[in-house]
Amino acid sequence: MPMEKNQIVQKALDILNRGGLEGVSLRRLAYELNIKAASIYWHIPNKSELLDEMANAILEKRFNMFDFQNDDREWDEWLYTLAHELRAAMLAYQDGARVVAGTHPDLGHVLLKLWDLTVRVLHNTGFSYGMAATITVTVINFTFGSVIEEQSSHLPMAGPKIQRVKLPQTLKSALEEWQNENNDIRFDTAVRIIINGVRAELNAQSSKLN
Amino acid sequence: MPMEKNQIVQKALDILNRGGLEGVSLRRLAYELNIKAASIYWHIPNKSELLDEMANAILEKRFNMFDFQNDDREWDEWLYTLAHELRAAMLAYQDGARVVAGTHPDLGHVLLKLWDLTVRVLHNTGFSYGMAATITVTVINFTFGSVIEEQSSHLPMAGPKIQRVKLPQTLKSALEEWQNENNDIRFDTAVRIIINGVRAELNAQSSKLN
DNA sequence: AACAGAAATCTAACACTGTTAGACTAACAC
DNA sequence: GTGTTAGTCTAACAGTGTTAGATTTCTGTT
Repeated sequence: MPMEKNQIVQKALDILNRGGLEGVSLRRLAYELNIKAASIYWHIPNKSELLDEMANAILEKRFNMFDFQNDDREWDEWLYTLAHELRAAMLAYQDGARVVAGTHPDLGHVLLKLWDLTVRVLHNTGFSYGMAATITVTVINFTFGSVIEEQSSHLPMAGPKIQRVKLPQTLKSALEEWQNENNDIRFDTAVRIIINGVRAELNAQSSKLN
Repeated sequence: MPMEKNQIVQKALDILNRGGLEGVSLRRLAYELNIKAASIYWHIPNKSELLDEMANAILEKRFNMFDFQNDDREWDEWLYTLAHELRAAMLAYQDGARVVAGTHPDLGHVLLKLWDLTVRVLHNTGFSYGMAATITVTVINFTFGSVIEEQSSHLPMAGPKIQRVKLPQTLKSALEEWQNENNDIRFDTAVRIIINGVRAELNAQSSKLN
């Protein structure tokens, strides 16, 4: 039974979840496939493309039920869904955000389909293509940044060791409240704020037309 | 004349700007300092801390004129300034965003001072500490994500090779408009949208009080 | 001036990494 | 059976961060 590219990618994702991005080396990947590292190069041109495939697989797992051609959500509902689903997809794997955010999307890549759908929805709402693209990237970039931080836990508020360190009073108070809310609520709040900003932009535009 | 930690960090930043993050290896750094790689470990415990120092230096270069204790800007003006200055600081170095975004901020780190000031300003405006922290991270994470993408240029809209590839019609139209505006304008637009979202949140809160 | 101790750098190695060239074997077509 | 292609192998290259331990250079004290 010859090796299939898909098996390699799946095993790589398996390792990713056990050892993080650092753990995904071609030698370890090959070892767990009962193969030597050089053999991987027959299936995949280089590690960068392996990571692209992994990123796509991570997204596909969450977005394969979406009908990108006929989604009939309102723009705000879709932006909300996009942000939350994107986050959920990346959270499903250790270092998932770093993998997805670092990808070079090509045609057929789920990230490009998400891009396309989002721009389409926003343009149908009344935004120019340029503004639609700007808003799309705003939401996606924010989501990338959030989940990368969430998963790497080197923010000042992450971890208990910060307790042992003297902090400015303001930060200390903020951290106390911060630590009471979980990441989901914080992310949700931030997404709603951004969507409200987009709504304000939409209102400003339509009032300009009248 | 013995080596000073500062010289090492400065030389590392120098290499960063010539060869990108990939170019900053301890052996190359040592070579350009007329030293052997192992000697660096006398001054700096490991590469991770070197990157932290680099991140701090990148921010300090831009933020050293700010008076973090007595900044009297309005909340919206400060958020606007924060986003733009943070972006400018990172853009000043090749891969600057990846360096700064990956940092583990400790006390004395400029990033922590920015965090502190921003939370303080927002709290004085009327937000709870928790909400102030959420908004702060929203703006900072968005800025990180934006500049990382801007500097790594592997977005679908970056580079001319995308022209040779068949794209969905919607994306194609968006890309044409997209490419006419430059990164500064797009970033500015996005920041304004986010700030408007925060303003809406502030209005919603104050109307709840009456 | 001589010596002790600390500060700074050295050599040499370890255990990794991605990647390539080229030999080898297994499977299939004619 | 022979030839071709698909798939895997060994062996090596050039690089990485990091450590142990020897060695040099500097500084302050007698």
